[in-house]
Amino acid sequence: MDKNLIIYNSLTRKKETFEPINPPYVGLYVCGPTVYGDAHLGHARPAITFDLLYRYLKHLDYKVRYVRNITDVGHLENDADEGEDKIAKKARLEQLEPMEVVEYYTHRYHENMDALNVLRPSIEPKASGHIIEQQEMVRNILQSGFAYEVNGSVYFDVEKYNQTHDYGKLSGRKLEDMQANTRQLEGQEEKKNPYDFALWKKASPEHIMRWPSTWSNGFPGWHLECSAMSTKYLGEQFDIHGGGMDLLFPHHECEIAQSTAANGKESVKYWMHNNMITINGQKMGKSLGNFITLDEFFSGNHKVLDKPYSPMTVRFFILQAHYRSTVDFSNEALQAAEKGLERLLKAGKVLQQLRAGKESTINIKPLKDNCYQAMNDDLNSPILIAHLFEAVRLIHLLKEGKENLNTNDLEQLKNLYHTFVYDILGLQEEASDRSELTSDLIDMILTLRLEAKKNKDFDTADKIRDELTQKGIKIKDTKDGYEWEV
RNA sequence: GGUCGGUUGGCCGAGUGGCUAGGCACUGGUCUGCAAAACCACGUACGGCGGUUCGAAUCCGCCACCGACCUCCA
Repeated sequence: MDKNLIIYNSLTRKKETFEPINPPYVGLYVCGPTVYGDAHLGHARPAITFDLLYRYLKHLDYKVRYVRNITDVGHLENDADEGEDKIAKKARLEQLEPMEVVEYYTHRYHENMDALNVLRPSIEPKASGHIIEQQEMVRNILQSGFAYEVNGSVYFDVEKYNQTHDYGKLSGRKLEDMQANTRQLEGQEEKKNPYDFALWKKASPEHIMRWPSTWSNGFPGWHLECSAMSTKYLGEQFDIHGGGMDLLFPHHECEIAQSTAANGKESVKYWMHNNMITINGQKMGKSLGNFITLDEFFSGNHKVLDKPYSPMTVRFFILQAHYRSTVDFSNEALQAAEKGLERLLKAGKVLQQLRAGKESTINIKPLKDNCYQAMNDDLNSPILIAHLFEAVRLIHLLKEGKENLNTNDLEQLKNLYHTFVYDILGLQEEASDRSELTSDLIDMILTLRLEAKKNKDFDTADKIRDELTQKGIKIKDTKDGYEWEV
């Protein structure tokens, strides 16, 4: 096993050798969803990207604590005084309790992620369950002098922080530029500067989600939850923080500032950001309204979808692009992924049935090295997949007896294939929904058809085939039998 | 406007200063009662214009176009 993992660090904008702060332990924090709507294709990207990372780190024998939060409070609509929590707003519209909305969409999110074979994180903390910790952090930042209180709200003093630290180091921004470019929004009179951000916000009378504090009845600012929860579960310094590129500024920039201000040191060693999924060249996003939910993909129930796409197809589609590239959705691309995936999984089945020969005519080692090399190079899943397709070609040659492997090498190939396809890429066969009785009946019918064929009664044979095909059952004639699938 | 990134063959999508990823589609072939499926074979593409170099799609400059972030966002 080649453990020389290199990852691209957004903070330094370079590929760096991954060295955990405290090996063999690895702390991984990823920004999870805000649960006020169904997950769409865009949400699958970070989930799958960091699932790949999580799986690979575990494969490399690291002891990983993976924390992915659920944001259920604190997203101000527009940072204005009247700013209303997104969760609360949705709740009002549907006449539900805020926590009811949270629970509902959290469950739906879990169902989608399970379908995509995304492993559950070690800890999945909710912001609403960590108000105390967030208040503690606000207190720490106030104490260190990098925040100020106005009318029951507490804001982070960006200018003061920037005098001794570098606000903008992650996003590559300079404070002077931001001064000129920050949008003028309403209700910002309280802040010293427009780019200051809320740590604690006093709740307006109609605001439902609120908690008592020394400053006011209110709620924490959005950026605070990740800082507070990552510190609580991974410590003041931890290894990897991930999330979507769109969170880089301001969210992650603010996290750095908060953690540094509160703890006096940099919290994150490696920042990793996945790129966006686009549709017609544009980012698929909640606010643009051009998103397709995962359920819609799975059911095919959306006007731009030609057909349903299975969770594994979606997963494979995402893995076929490198996580730092944008990936453009299209029916054509999805269908190409669907077929490619099918070939990969079928070859896996063929591999299980291969028998070893006396001597190996091919060397497995380069293939193995290539697979590790691809993953070690900043999780290059598309390259890994390319190598796995080389393995597919090999498997077919072995099946046809054009090449041979001895017992040991064949075992190695099986292990390799299983490890990378199923364990690391997290691909799996789709569950079939047919009952045993149905299977038996189809087998019976096809046995009759086989007899008809033997008697050269092709009319009957074709009739059976046509009718079964109409029912969605694919029949493949083999040398002296048949195969079928729904 | 500021900051950052992208432009690769019919589609998707890697990558690198010289050794033409990969998938899908197309086409041809093998197999088959026929068909389907499988399998095999198959394309020298890198936005435009200059420059550096023995050699650039890969480095540099300019231009064009597209996008992300700057406001909630995965």
